[in-house]
Amino acid sequence: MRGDDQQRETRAGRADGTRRRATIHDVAQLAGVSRQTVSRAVNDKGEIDPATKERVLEAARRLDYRPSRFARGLVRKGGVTTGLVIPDLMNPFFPEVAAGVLEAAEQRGWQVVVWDSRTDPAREGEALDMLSHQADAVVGYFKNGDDVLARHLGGVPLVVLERGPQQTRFAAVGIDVAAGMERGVAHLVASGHRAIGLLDGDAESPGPRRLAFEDATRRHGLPVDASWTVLCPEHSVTGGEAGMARLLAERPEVTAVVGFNDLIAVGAIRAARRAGRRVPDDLAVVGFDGLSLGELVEPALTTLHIDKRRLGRLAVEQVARLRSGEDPLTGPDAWVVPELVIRASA
Amino acid sequence: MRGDDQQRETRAGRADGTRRRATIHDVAQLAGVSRQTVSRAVNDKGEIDPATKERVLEAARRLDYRPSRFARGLVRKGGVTTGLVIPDLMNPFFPEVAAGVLEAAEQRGWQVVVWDSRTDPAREGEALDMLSHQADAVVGYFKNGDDVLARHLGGVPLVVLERGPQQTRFAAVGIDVAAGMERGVAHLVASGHRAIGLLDGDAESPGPRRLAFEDATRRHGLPVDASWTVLCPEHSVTGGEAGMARLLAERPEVTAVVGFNDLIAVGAIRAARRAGRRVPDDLAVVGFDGLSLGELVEPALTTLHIDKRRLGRLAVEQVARLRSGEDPLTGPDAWVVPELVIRASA
DNA sequence: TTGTAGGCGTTATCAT
DNA sequence: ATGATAACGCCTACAA
Repeated sequence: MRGDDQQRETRAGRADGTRRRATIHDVAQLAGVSRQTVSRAVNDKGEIDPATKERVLEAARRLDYRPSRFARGLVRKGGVTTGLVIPDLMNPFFPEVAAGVLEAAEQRGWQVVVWDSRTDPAREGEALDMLSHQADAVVGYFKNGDDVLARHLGGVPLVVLERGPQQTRFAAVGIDVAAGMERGVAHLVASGHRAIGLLDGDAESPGPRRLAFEDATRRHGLPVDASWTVLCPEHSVTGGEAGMARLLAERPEVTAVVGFNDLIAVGAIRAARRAGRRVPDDLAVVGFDGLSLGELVEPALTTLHIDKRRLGRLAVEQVARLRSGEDPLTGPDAWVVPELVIRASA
Repeated sequence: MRGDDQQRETRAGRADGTRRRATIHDVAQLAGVSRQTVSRAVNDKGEIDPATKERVLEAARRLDYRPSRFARGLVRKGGVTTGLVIPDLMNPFFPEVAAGVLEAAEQRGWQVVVWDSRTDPAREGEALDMLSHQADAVVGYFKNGDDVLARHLGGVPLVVLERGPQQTRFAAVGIDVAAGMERGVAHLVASGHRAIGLLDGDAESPGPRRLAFEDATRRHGLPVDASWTVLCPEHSVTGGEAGMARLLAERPEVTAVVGFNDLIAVGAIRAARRAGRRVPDDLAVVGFDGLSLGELVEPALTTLHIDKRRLGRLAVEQVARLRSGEDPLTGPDAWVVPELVIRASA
């Protein structure tokens, strides 16, 4: 034992019981070789005597040695990590987007660290504070405005999901809500409906769905009136039930509704039936998502199907462009267009 | 410009177009201060002239400087990262477990990097290869045996989900399948059923569900026979439909089934109805999961509800114990016991 | 208020 | 086959 080794903490532990993680130095010492030799053994490079290699590995095992990913990343230009911020893992929509992100990230050899913001602006900020330090880029859904996001981002590239390119200064991947809504409303109108309601979910006064809905209904010559829209703050089946009940109370003459998402639409079906209306005969319901859950309920849900995996993959592609200095995709290339899937509910 | 600076690559870029990321050194140079001063400005410590600070931050902005998480982690004993390996993000069971993991991890200030193995043993291996380098611990679902896992793990602590403590040498968080199955079978028997089938999902010959099922049926004096079990390799609604069809063909006298999970059980309901049987009158169906989806189908699914979030939280707790040198929880403390939730399907 | 020196744990390069 | 030395980018002392 040499002098400077006594100054080091001993591997055995320290006062508080937590023991320092073994370093390459400790292993080298125990095996009686240089750090370089340990490195060679651990990363099994050639140029090392099988005997010493075994001795080193044994020492490493005894000390439970694992290379520090930080030190390694420092010298070996570590891999890419991207952050993913999801508002609600319980809504089947988001796991599917996440699957797309994971898939695309994996193909590039990137890692993805996930945060669930639970649709809480404050938690969004915390997530970004964390991720801006640990990730090379972030993609996700956010309620906060651009300025707030930028503040928490500290320069880390961001790709926002589900916001029109006009509505943000960040790179974005969006849904063509207008096109989707038009398809949905057109289908209802073609089925003879003239009294169509919207179960919206956007808190900020007229959100994209609402605007698109009113455009579409106007275009089809229907009366446009705020009372045809009710807000469902909770984007869930329960939220949809509550919303539908309110709409039924305010606009008993309604014969069709489109939901902010499939969960809300399913809630609408349930509330309508509970109120004694048959679906689709007395009330037609159209969802907006294309969850596979929609095929399971009764009647099966007609919906504007969104390719959620593609959404996720596109987001990763945007990140890649950002990183390589290319311009991010914009316009139709960065949108996903909902497809009308007609089932029994409308 | 001094000599050794000319040797450095210039910040502007290099031959291949990719430009080197700016370091603290570059910023210091551009701002005409020492690296230490840059550090102070960036981490806004006090002890710095507001004017210089602004100058430094401006330089940092111009160079798009962001501190290297590796260098920083090296010196500041970086945060904990745990890996999470999920077999199938499309099965609503797993996002909920993931939510529990994320929740618990966040409370400890840990990050979670997620991999989707798609139930593919080969991909499991790749995920572990990656994670063993980048994560401080791993939790997840695995098909591979302990030995294979250990090989890919390189000493990184592992917590396996949904495996009995006896079946693995790793720390585990399990489901008390025996208790759950007993409750399910008891309920069916109490309802008068004597011809009960199992739609299993475990490929390895008699998996836990199967064993527990046969124990329970035997205990209740029913005939135990392999022909009452059919395998559903695909843990999905489709898989359940196929399995139920086969069981109906082989054992037409069946009056009740319990599914490997809720998705399979829902498939069973659909297949049974398609075959002209009423549920629950002609065929009672019990699921095993407690997905919220089960409340939405018709008839609503009776199921053995598992607290999935708790599963995830427990897994993180196990990781914490592993890291602190404590013994991991074992026995009932590391299990989640399914609760029978009776709805219309049985 | 600012700068200098040293070390964090690892790998690459060049000797030996 | 092995070892010495110098990075990697940042931060915490300590000195000026």
